[in-house]
Amino acid sequence: MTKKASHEALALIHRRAVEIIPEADLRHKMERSQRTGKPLRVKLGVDPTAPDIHLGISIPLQKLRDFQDLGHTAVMIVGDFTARIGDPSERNTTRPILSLEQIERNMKTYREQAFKILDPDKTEFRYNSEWLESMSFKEIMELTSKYTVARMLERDDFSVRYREGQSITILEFLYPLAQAYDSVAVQADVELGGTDQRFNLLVGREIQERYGQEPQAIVIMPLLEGTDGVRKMSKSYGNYIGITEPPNTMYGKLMSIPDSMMEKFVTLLTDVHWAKLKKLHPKEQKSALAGEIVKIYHGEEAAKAATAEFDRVFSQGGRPQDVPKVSVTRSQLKPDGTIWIVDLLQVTGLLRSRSEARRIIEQGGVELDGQKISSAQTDVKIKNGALLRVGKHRFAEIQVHEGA
RNA sequence: GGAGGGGUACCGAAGUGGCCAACCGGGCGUGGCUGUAAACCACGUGGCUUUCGCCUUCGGGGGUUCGAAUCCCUCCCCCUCCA
Repeated sequence: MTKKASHEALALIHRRAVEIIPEADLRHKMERSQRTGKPLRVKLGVDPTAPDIHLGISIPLQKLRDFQDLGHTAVMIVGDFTARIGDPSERNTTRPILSLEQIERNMKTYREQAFKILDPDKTEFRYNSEWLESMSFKEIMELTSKYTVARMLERDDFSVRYREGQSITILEFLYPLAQAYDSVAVQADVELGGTDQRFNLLVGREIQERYGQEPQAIVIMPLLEGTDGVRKMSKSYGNYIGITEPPNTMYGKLMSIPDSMMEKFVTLLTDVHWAKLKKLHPKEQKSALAGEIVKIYHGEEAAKAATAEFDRVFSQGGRPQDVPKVSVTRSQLKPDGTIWIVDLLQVTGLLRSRSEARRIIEQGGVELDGQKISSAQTDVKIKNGALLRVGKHRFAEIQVHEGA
């Protein structure tokens, strides 16, 4: 590779990265790989509890893809061993401890989704139980001897909790060490992670050195907030946009992000230049973003369709195209062909309880064929194909079936 | 081993014998305004009941009482300090 080419390669890695630690190490590794033809092993940890890949996770995955495009190997570390122990950091979360079967199932989905971004031929999936499970206590003690309490307490959340007299278990100290040991086990050259992983990634470097390996370089990627614009995107917060969600859903969710998040979404998730979009009306900016992202995951056609659908349904109050169908059997109707609206919302499964149905009706949130239902004491006449709407987003088409 | 502090609805957090289905804040939902943005306003946020009203809820179980989230017993769990 020429000097210019290697400079470009480095620039590609730099793109969207928050920080590279240390820059010189990465450059050196990349140059050497180029000379020797030996690909770098680029590690990324995977949480096997969350099988759905969302736009937040797509950012480091995309970075892995950059590495792959330069000829390197992505090494995905599935934390199956740690997942079967539980999460120490968030003590309020009673995260279920996963069984092997569940992990396997999750990972199957995960792989399928990940390969929408990654190149399967340059991707290794490794389970950390492979090396952690069989460690003897002796080996664990050796590992723990390679890091000090003082260094551990440098981690921000540890230092805060320590200072405030809150408890920190020894187990929690073991987690960064286990993760670091993963780097040793797979001989990582580079590790990727979000800004919240900074400390753990650094421990990896140090532990590798203690085991006589060349320390990994670290590429830190930004964390993306969810549709609420406040908390980081995560399935458990319900603020995520999954990369395999249907185009219309994806588009709709993107349209509802706060304006203040626009620049971040555009620059982190698309190749569109923010400077160009910036001049447009905020609504136009957002639909450009939404269209662009749908295009990435579902293609041009789907993006156009989603845009048209959105405008038709929400800007012009039209009827959506693909409405889930719910069925009502003739026997659930009264002899005169009507049904109590509260019952209807129940049998169609649109609302969980009758109390909730009553509430939302009283609040004016229910429409049948464009007619607002104003009272919970209403019987409605149903015709086949009638459109039931709850709130702004929930639609269902009613199909009347004969039958007992 | 000893001392003390806690466990309340999705989260945080009041309540310490009746006025508590439980203050307040956040989140979420519905409506309004809009660009399905933000901000703001209103209402709602256990279940059943087609208006009355009824039933279950305050870590688990038992008890005292006309009546308990609130008092007593017991069990479980969490946290802090001393050793």
